[in-house]
Amino acid sequence: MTLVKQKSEGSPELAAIADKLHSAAIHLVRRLRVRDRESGIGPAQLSALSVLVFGGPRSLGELADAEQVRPPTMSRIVSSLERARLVRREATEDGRRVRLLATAKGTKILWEGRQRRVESLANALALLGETERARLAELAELLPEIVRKI
Amino acid sequence: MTLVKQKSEGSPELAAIADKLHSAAIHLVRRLRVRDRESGIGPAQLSALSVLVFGGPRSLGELADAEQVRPPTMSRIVSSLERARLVRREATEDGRRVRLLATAKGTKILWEGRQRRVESLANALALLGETERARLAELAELLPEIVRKI
DNA sequence: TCATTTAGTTAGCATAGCTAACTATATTCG
DNA sequence: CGAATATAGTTAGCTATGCTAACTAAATGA
Repeated sequence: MTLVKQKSEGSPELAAIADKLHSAAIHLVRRLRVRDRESGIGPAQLSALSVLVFGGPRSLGELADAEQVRPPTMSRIVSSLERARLVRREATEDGRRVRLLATAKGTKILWEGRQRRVESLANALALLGETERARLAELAELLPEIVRKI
Repeated sequence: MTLVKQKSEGSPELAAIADKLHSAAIHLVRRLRVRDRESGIGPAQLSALSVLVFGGPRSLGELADAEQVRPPTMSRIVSSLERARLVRREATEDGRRVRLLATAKGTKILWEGRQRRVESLANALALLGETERARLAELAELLPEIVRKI
């Protein structure tokens, strides 16, 4: 009953923005997953690997934080990546911590996936006007900031 | 070798846009999943349910298409939703098809989740300037179109 | 030194993706 | 009309990814 009228707090269209963003994000991830599957490596592994490739080496806990998953989840993801020789574990001064690094093979695989993604997105972007494409570029910058703040 | 220099087709920054969008989408979904977990229903179920609530009744195959998953996957998702009394199956003239409808309970749960999401996003948006918030609203409109075109 | 804290792993469970193979209903065509 | 084909969903079985609880090992600190 009161559902549709929900204008109580903040902007009235906030809910619609949240819905659309959420839904679009889900579907974007699913679309690109189709191409990512060609890499033969799962989406969580690919995402974790990209943090190491573009963000540099870090510990398991830091990687888990970056990926917003719990340590046991990241532990298993890293094990899979290590088994596939895409990531290497290194000991650190602090005997509890490990340093995780992308291998050359891991970096290569990630770049190949990136190219497939660009290929897919390029078709979509080609259908947009120059203005919209520019706006999309701005928004691609904006979105990570928002995500960080949630 | 040719990886880094890849400027051959389209805009040079296309790859960066694709990366940021993809990464932001993944992380946005993960952030909001934390709140969605409070509903006690999985993300795939929630997403499928939202199609029925906001998009109206449809067949299992149509729902699978909308959600970009295979029929067996959707079959199981719907079974879970049905068991939880959030979705109802109805027979149609075509004996092979089923019509799927959100129940009142399903609709209620979805709106509650929507409110939690808004609550989370509202905090993030409150930290943004008016200009950025407006730009985000644009993105929320633009993104689904792009996703549809991929 | 010995208790506590911190980092990561192991075990076990649930959800969600997939393909292959099946059932049941509709449709098409000889 | 009746057999072959096509379409819609389900079932079975695999993998990947989330989680919590409980563990090991190393560092810290009182």
